[in-house]
Amino acid sequence: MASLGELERTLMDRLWAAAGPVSATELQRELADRGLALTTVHTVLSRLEQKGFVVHDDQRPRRFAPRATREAHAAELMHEVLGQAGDRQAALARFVGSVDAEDAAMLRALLAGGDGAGSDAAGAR
Amino acid sequence: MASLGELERTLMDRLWAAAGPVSATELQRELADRGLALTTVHTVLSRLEQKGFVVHDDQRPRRFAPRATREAHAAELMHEVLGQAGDRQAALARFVGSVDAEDAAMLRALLAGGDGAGSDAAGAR
DNA sequence: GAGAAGTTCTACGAGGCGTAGAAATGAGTT
DNA sequence: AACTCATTTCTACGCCTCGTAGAACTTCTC
Repeated sequence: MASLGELERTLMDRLWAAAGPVSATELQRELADRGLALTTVHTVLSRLEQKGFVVHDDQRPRRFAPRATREAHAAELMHEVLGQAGDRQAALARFVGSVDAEDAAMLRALLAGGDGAGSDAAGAR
Repeated sequence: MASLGELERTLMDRLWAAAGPVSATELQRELADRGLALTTVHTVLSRLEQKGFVVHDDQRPRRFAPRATREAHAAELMHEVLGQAGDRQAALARFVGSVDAEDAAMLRALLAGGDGAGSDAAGAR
């Protein structure tokens, strides 16, 4: 999966934090501390779009939004990493072995819940 | 965490697949299909070392080995990803929601096992 | 100590990313 | 329609990483 640069990551964070679609101008304003040119924001947004992380509507001041939620994205990455692990069981063991008590409890609850086999249960998007 | 390039990844795979420490020459031989110069292998190995993925002993034909097992590395990455997820619970839910039945069973078994809170239970390296 | 094997140093070209100016496009106003 | 201003797209440049490897230096082995 394509990885993100530092500014790209920052923009994604803003988009994820936003309640809804955001315009380039708004993003520029939010990142005022970095003093970025508006065109810079646009360039990065279009790169994020090429990479499939972002989509925009067709309104006039274009509004951008993340294609997946931050959590869905994280879960995807986790699966991707697990997929490269070779021995899945061993990898899961290491993973589970080093989560804190709270996370472990969450996992137990989530797994106790139901089927577990279903593809993508948790409120898609 | 520093990410890996394509050749770097390939070398790591070889090192992980190997039974023990491996010399640069052996690696070069294993990757004969790519027709790499020995110095190329050395360069990449030293970069991997700088990044903390590989260590070497002090014997004469230096022998290289991965610092962590492939599975430990995967688990580390999974934690790292989870850490950037914002809402851990939601991310874990998405993750668990999309694992197949087999993985789910493994997870249940692993979580049933014991404490879960302990730091790093699974046979540390 | 000479030659071979191994290791480190240095470098170059391609591509990604932060950065942004210039050019093109669209919308509202007169 | 012509003009102006905001928005969007195109193009570019410098830096850094990564694949690649030659050159130089260090160790062994005879």
